[in-house]
Amino acid sequence: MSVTATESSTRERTRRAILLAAIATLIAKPNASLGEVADAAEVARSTLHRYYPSRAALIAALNAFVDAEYEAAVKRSRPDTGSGLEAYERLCAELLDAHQIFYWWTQSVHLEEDRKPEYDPTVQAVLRRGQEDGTIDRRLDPEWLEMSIWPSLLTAYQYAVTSHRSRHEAREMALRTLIKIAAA
Amino acid sequence: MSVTATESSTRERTRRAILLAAIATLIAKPNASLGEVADAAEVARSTLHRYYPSRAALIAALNAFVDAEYEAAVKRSRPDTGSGLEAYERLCAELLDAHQIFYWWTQSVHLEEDRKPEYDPTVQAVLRRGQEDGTIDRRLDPEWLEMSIWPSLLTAYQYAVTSHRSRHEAREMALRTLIKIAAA
DNA sequence: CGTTTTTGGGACATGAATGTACGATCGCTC
DNA sequence: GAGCGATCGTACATTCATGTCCCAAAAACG
Repeated sequence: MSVTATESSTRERTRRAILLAAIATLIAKPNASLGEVADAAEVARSTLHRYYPSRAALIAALNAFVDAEYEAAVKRSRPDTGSGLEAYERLCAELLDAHQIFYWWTQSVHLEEDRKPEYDPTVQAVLRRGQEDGTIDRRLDPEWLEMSIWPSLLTAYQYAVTSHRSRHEAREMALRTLIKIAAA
Repeated sequence: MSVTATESSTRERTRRAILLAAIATLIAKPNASLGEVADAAEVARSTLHRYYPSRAALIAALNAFVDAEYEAAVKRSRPDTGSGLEAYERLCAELLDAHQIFYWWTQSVHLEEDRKPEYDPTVQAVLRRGQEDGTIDRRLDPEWLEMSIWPSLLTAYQYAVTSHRSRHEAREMALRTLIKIAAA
C-alpha cells in the first residue's frame, strides 16, 4: 500500500476495516457500489472517501494488499525445499487457507482490461523443477499449471458456500484435485 | 428465449447478431454498457433496445441462449454411452468446443446474486455411474467434479488469449487436465 | 476535563448508463 | 418506383454511482 507517513493507530484500524470489508463485499458482488462497501465496513461513505479518495484508489489498495498476502503465502510455502511437487503442494495449501482473499484476484482480472495475468517466477521455478525431477507432469505447460491454481481456489470457495459440505471437506477436495492435476 | 410469434428472417438475423455480440462483449467486460454491446453488434443502441427493452431482458435472453447451447452439448456427448469416464470425457470435449459461450455462465454467476449454481442431473448421473464402474475417482464428490469443469474452461479460454500457444494446444491441455481430475 | 482527532451524515454537483420517443433514412419486395 | 419494414441517429428524462464540502457529534488522548 506504501502509506507515506505513519498513521495513528485509530486510522490504521479503520483503514484495515475498510479494506477487509471491501474484499468481502467486492468478492461477492464485483460491481457493488462504494456505499455498499461502506455499509459493510460500518463506516459512513464520506469516511471511506477520506481514506480512499476514489474507487480506483480503493481497488489499487486492494490489489496491493492481495499481492502482499500472496507473496507472503509463497514465502511461507518454502518454495525451494523438497521435490517440485512437494513445494507445489505446500503452496496450494497456503493459498487455500487464504482463498477468500485470492478469490478477489480471480475476479478483478475481468474488471480491469489492462490487467494481464503475470506468471510468478518463483512458482514457475517450482513447477519446472518438478518437471525435471519427475514429480510433475511434463506434458502440461508450467504456465498452464499456474493458471489452473486460481480457478480451483474459486471453486473451493463456491463449493463451500453452495454445498452442504464443511469448509474442511472443500479444502481437502481442492487440494487433492490440485495435486492430481500437477502430478506426473 | 421463447419468442412468442415467429419473426421475419431479417429480424431474426438481427436478433441473433445482437445476442452473439452481447456474449462476446460481456464475456470480455461484464460491466460493458449497452452502447458497447450495440457497437459490437454494429447496430444502433435504439435498435438494441427495440429487441431487448431492458438490460435485464438482454441478460435473460443470454442466459436462455447459453442454457440451450449447454443442453445441446450435453445431448451431443451421448451421456448414456460407455463408461462413466468416457461419457465425462466426451462431455468435456463438447463443452470445450463452445467454451467461449459457457464462459459467460461462469461470469454471470457473480453478477446476479440470486443465481445459484445448479447441478445437472444428467451430468451427476454420468459421474456417479463412473464412480460405480470404477473409472471415476470415488474420493471426489460428483458435485465437486461438476463444479470443477467450468473453471477449467475459463482457464483454457484465458490461456489461449494470454499465452502464445495455439487454441489447439490450450484445448488439449484443458482436456487432459479435466480427465486427470476425474479419473480414478 | 479540555483539546485534538476522527467520524457521521447530509447537501450538492457531475457524469455515465439506462430507457423512451420520434422523425429521417435505408433497403428490400412487389 | 412505390410501399413498407427495419434501422439510424438524435434528443430527452431519469436514475444511480461517484466525488466534494462542510459542520456537528463522537471518540481518543493528554
